Amino acid sequence: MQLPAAVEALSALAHASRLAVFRLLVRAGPDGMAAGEIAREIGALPNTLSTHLTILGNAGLVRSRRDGRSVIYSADYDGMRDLLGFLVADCCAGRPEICGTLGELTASPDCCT
Amino acid sequence: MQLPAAVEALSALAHASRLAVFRLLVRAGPDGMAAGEIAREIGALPNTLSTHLTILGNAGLVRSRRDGRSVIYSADYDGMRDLLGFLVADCCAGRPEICGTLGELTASPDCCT
DNA sequence: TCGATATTTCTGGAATAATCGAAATATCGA
DNA sequence: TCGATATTTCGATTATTCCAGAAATATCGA
Repeated sequence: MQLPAAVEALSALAHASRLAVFRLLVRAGPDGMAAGEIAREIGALPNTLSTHLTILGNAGLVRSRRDGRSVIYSADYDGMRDLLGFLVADCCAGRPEICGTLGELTASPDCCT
Repeated sequence: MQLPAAVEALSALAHASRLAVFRLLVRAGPDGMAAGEIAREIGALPNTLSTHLTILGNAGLVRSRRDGRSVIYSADYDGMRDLLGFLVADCCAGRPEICGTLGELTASPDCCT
């Protein structure tokens, strides 16, 4: 991931509604949720939410697929990994000992091991 | 970390110059760099950069200390860990098996282990 | 104290982003 | 095909962010 792409992804997440949507989709898992369902859950108008979802999609953080009349959105775990990897790799580059505490981030025994 | 604080941190990083500054400081390590040195490295005017540094500081991503005429800025590793932790914890909540690939993020043998 | 260096604060205008109503598109079931 | 449901696109207004010049503040050395 390059800096401009990282800025785009961070910009996409730097908004209360969009971050809430992203977290919701991350929790929803690969099955995802319909756009309307997300709108209801978040409390946003469908057209506004559609804009947000497009932004998240362009940033590579969510994917979409059509299912009948609905469009199902789901978190893009690869995109998320790229973004976090960019930040963490940056952190540890050259001197792993500096960011020791960051190691505990995902090294917790019940998550991502 | 709560959602508003996460949005503030993500907003702070969602800017090409600020993200570049943050990466620079992360690489610089705990010793940090003087504001003027950062400005030169990034290619920004001192006053503009000062604004950026204030934004990063308010977001909890950098710290500052005065050293004579200079102000030394350094990355706030705790703040960074909080932000990444918020995102990763969110990712893995409840179903660790979903984000398996994210585990490789910081589990690489030469970093943060 | 005075001048030089380093950084910050203040200000205003320009660029960008957010939001909503209305209209358009896509799909389904009858 | 037609009406209903689901979502997106368009257009315009409002709000926010970005940036640089000018001035203010802080520190040091002479």
